Amino acid sequence: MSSVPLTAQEPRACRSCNVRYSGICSVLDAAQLHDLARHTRASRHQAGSELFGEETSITSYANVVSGVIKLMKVLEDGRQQVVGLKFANDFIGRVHATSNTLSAEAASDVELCQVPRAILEAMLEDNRPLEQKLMQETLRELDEAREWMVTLGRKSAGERVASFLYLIALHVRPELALVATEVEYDLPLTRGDMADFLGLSIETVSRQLTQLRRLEIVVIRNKRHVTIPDTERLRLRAG
Amino acid sequence: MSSVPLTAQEPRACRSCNVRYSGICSVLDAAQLHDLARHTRASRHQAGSELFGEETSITSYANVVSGVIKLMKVLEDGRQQVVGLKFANDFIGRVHATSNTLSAEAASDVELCQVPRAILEAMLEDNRPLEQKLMQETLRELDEAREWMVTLGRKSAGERVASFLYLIALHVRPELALVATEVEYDLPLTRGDMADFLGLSIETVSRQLTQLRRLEIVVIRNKRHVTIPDTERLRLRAG
DNA sequence: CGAGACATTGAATTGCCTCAAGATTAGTGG
DNA sequence: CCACTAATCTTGAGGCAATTCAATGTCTCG
Repeated sequence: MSSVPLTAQEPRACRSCNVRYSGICSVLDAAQLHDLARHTRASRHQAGSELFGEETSITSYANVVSGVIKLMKVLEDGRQQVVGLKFANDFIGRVHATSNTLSAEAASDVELCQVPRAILEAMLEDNRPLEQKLMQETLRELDEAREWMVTLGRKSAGERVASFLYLIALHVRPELALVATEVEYDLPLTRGDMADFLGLSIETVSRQLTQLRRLEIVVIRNKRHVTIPDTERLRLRAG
Repeated sequence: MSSVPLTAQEPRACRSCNVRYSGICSVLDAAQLHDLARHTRASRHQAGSELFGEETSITSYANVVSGVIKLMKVLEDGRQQVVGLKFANDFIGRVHATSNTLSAEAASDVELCQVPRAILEAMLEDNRPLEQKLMQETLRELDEAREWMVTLGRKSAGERVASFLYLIALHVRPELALVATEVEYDLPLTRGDMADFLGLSIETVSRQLTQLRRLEIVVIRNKRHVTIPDTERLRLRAG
């Protein structure tokens, strides 16, 4: 088993999922990947299905191969808040935790690459780079959560919707943070999900979208397809 | 240098800070603590002073010895949001990050136990328990952040203020999560800071506090001193 | 083509904010 | 020790943004 030269930047093929990505597996060498692939399992979930519930025990970790996952918290009276979104290549799971503190639901059709809990934790034992990679990912999640706290606590409805559109645009074109361009994508969330993420009502989300359309900051076709002619204008709108 | 028997639960004395605590140092043995103590430095900061700014470089990590620290994010137009609070024994800093993504400000007078960046990172290299402890702490922070996202996104002003009072009560009496009792403490934040944490205006915070007082869920003396006769009633009010 | 889910729009209401005025507290110097 | 000041907090009145309730419109899939 010869190991290949490794740079964290370069996406690599995960044998078990048959996709190239730059997630957790980017810190594994060929031998480790091969080893891991013997235990991974691909799974598919259709939009709306629950992946795991709040307070349930954790049986496996997963990498998102495709699709978008909502991490949600629900209050007793039914009010709910999306506290995070997981996209392709994102890692799902809480290392060394025994139970979940939130639920996960497929926002779109989703493909996962699942690893049994014990396997990944065993790998972590003698793999510092992997452990550090997970730490970095966790810190990034923390950053995102705090960034979103500002949005929820201090931004107006219009700014929140613009922030969301910009967030998705950044995922479609990461280099956007540096250069403003035109971006085009399909919204991964329904109006209802957007509302739960933004802390707004469905109606307010809808109204703010039409407002952004009137200002020609976005063009929306078929409810879902979005074109942003000038991402810089959108960013300014996001507060 | 003989090492002492170690349990993670038992608080231990940190030589450099002269306090007993259960933070990061709880995973270090006597020899390691002694070694660390040669590099730590106690520092004091008065209420309102900035500990570090957004986008500044990180030169040292710290443990909070006493007092409360606000982690803040500020928008260009001046709106600000407190995205986290740090209490005694909490760890401050982003391991392996080069710059801060938020600013930290002393909410009350604060004592820190500071460790130079390089020292802690060197310790991490050959100390798995310490690294894992930091991972756990980070996951706890993430949980707290997400919990607060629900508060910011979905709770009413009254519920938010109640949530805050309950949060502080839990810090004063951690066992409260299990048994409801009477709790009494001094608010660590001004009305303005509370407003920034809760995503409300100062006036709304004030009004909601008087509302809670009218309902006899809290008794407030001298603006700052709070007594909660029945924490269970408060918890229900928090949504 | 029709049914059901999803989305938009309008009208009325409510909750929080803003602006403005007092009240309380803490700190200062006579 | 007390008056005086500045800072912090409380309270009220009015306005506005977002919600709720209700109806209509649009897309998707059998």
